[in-house]
Amino acid sequence: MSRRTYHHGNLREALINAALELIGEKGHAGFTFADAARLAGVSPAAPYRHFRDRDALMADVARRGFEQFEAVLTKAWNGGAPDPLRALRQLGQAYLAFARDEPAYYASMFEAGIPPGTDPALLQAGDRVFAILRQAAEAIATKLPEQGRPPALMIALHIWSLAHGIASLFGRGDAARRKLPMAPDDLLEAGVLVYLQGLGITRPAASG
Amino acid sequence: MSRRTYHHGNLREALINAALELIGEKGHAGFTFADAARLAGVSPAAPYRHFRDRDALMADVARRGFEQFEAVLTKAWNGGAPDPLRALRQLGQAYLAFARDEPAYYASMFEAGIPPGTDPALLQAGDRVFAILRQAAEAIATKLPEQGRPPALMIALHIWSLAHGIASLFGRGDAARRKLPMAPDDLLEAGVLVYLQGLGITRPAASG
DNA sequence: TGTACATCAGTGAACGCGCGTTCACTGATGTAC
DNA sequence: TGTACATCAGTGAACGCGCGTTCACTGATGTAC
Repeated sequence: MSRRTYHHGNLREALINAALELIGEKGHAGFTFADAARLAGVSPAAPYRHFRDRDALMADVARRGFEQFEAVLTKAWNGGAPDPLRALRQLGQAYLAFARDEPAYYASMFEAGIPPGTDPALLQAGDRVFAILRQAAEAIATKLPEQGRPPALMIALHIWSLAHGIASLFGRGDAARRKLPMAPDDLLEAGVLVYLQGLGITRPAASG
Repeated sequence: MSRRTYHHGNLREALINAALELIGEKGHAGFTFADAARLAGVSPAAPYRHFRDRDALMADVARRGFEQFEAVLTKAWNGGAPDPLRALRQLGQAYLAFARDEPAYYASMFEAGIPPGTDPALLQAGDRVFAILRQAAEAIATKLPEQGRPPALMIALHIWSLAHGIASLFGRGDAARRKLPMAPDDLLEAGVLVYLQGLGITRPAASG
């Protein structure tokens, strides 16, 4: 990270990347504003031009995490193609892949203790992620007999909770991961299949 | 917390309580060794008689958390009485109640980023908690037709993940809780019922 | 029951360190004419 | 195309603060005889 010009060019980005790297190394508690400045190759006063304080930087990291998560999940869901069940499976895999590959983002989004209501933009970014899960649940719900069908919202919450539980207990890419005698993907997929069967959706023929 | 004697009497306990109080207030990142000493009414050097450093104190808090969690869950499961399904429901409620009422413990156990392998006693305490869930899953599994029955271990992991997901997203007793249009208890119970139905266990008559 | 002594669990002063934050400043960039 | 000027995004020195940690110490407790 060498610098030729007096002006950094894109310090805001660089600080966010520095934060991610430090969070990845030492956990979300283990990075300081000064650390981030140092890693970005800049004086300790410089970050104040871009963020009010450390918390503001953290909130921005979390916001970006949600945005990237949204992009990844949207792509995986793929508008429900080729069919909702396959798309849901893709969605689940993408969820866990993100938690595994981006533990710094995932931790900042869900474990840094940032009250979601702090920043409207943060709240909105989080809501957009949930909207994808909700959309998937809607698509699944329409396949159920109308009477006795649980609300799609609840289905979405169940699936999210299961995925998040698995990700945060067993699927993280950092040191706090718990050992598991199977792949997190398989655990999630099996759980969702049982759950869907409970809703009355018959298991599709195994494939790919 | 006034003190009459020169010797504190039970500083170890007092430090753990202080840590819990501080974690509850400011999150698991927001307490220091010195803070804990101050709150316990003792000089900053005193804690060193009882804990190697801050991390050792944190690990001990987490260990105690697991122990208390174990006690609470054991009582709720009640040996599977009066029947496994009702006992499981009690277990789920106790799980969420603990996360809600003891957010400081819960956070130290699952979100403080303490690698579970650090301390053998910590690992063991965590394993004992899981053993209860596993035992419950065994009891449920025996009610299933033998062929095609998924391993009890997997059932236990599904239920744990769902409960943990709900607890950590919606059920915590601190500021990072997300809003939910229903009670976390109800969300968990509904999810478990659908899941059990997917396993082939028919919904018991509503009661209590 | 009393005394001497060892051990234990605390004190309080001291230290080095790095963090957060501020300030007047300055080099670089953009723009008006 | 060149010049003057405003604005922006950084510097670097300085500060107060509280943390972690150490040290020789001391008051309290337990025990041997």
